Amino acid sequence: MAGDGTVARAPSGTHDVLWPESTRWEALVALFADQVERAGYGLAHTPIFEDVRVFRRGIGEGSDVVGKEMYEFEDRGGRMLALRPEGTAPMVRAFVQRRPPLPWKAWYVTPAFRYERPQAGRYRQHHQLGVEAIGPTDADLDVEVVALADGVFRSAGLSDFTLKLNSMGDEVCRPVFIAELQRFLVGRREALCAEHQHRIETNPLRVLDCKREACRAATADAPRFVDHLCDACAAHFDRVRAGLDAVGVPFQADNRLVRGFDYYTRTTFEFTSGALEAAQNGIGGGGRYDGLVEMLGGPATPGIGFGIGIERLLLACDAEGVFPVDPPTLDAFVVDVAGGDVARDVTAVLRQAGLRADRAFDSRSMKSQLKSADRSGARVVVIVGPDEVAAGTVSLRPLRSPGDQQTVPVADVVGAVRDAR
RNA sequence: GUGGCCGUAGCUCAGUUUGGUUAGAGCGCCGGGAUGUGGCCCCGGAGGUCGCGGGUUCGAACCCCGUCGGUCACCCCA
Repeated sequence: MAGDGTVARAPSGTHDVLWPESTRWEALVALFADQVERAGYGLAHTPIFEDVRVFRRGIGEGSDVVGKEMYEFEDRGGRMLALRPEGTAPMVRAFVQRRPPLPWKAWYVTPAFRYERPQAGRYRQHHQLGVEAIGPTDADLDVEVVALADGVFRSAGLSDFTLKLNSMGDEVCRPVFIAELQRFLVGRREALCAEHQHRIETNPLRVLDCKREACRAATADAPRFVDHLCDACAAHFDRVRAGLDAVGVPFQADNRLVRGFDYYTRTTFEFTSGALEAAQNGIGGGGRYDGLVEMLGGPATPGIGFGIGIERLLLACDAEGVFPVDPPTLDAFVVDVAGGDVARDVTAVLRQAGLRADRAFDSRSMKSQLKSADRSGARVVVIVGPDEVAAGTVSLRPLRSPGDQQTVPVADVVGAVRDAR
């Protein structure tokens, strides 16, 4: 840090988003807002930190995120808080506390914090766009939510991505399935990779999600959740799949898909980009959480949502060469080599007229100021020199298109810049 | 938390294998060429404790040790 000879830098795993890259973020958020607001979702802001129990209860003590990745801290009042590691639990907490009318459909854009080792596409602070829909148990809501995520990706221009879909059952059939899966896994314990042998007891579902060949082979003939869903869950899952077919959202049923948060029930899904070589190819995911509202102290109320990783999504866009964004350009740049009074006044007048205008400072040379004008991307440069000042005029010179320089009375500068469009 | 690779100008890097006078390039930045006109071109300039600390040596950007940082991968996830 300053004083000890080193330059201050952002904490490991965090990153700055500066202009012009930030305009792409803005554009993505705007695209997302447009998509989901058209479907009746409204923006919600909730605190960036919560009582740590909000996350422990819903996400689960046994999950990696809660177990070893949360940024937890005690505030000066002795409260145990945590920076949000994901977006759903805080939104559901807000629902439980405020109890807005059902169905409650909300969207968010938020940073999320997880203490992990940073690597390509993985950060300690990343950002997510997401929606939550609380109230209906209707499978058609699942279809709507999944289709929204799919639509966001397509609107951004992505085409090389896959939607995987599974059902995690409910409180009726999940315990039954887990027990059966455990019996199967115990018999295969020796064949599993070391890291998953102990998970047979702590989190048997995750063993199915192991990417190692050994585990894959050992669990190839494991019981499948789809075969053990209760009648209600099976019917729900059938309608979700039929609905996705009907609305034209392609998906792959994947009975190994197990997501990292304990609160998921029934429909779970994940989008992966085929354009990202890195292991971090998940660009979005979500699912139903029919027990979460109750876990956080509210009345039993079902819900479903998804989160999309902004950084990952933009990486995928880069990989596919889509979603380019041109930063907004200035209408005019004012160059003043006659003392600066006119630059000060004309720039203000242009801005008040609703035009985008900037100027040079520090009374630098005309060449220098014109270079700044050129770099600014401005359409026209407004030139003010001693001659113009003496005559009460300014000179307008187009920078982006062929055209002659013209001189107009200073009082006409707004109209002249507009005409130069 | 574990492992591989890498730390030289604002950025991207060369130089490290065979230690040897004032550490280089491109881009960017500043100024000039046009005594009032950008982009292209030409000329010049500023800018570096070679991550930090210690060691070996007559001599270290270069070799050795440590440390910090970055990056990639495992795990897990967005």
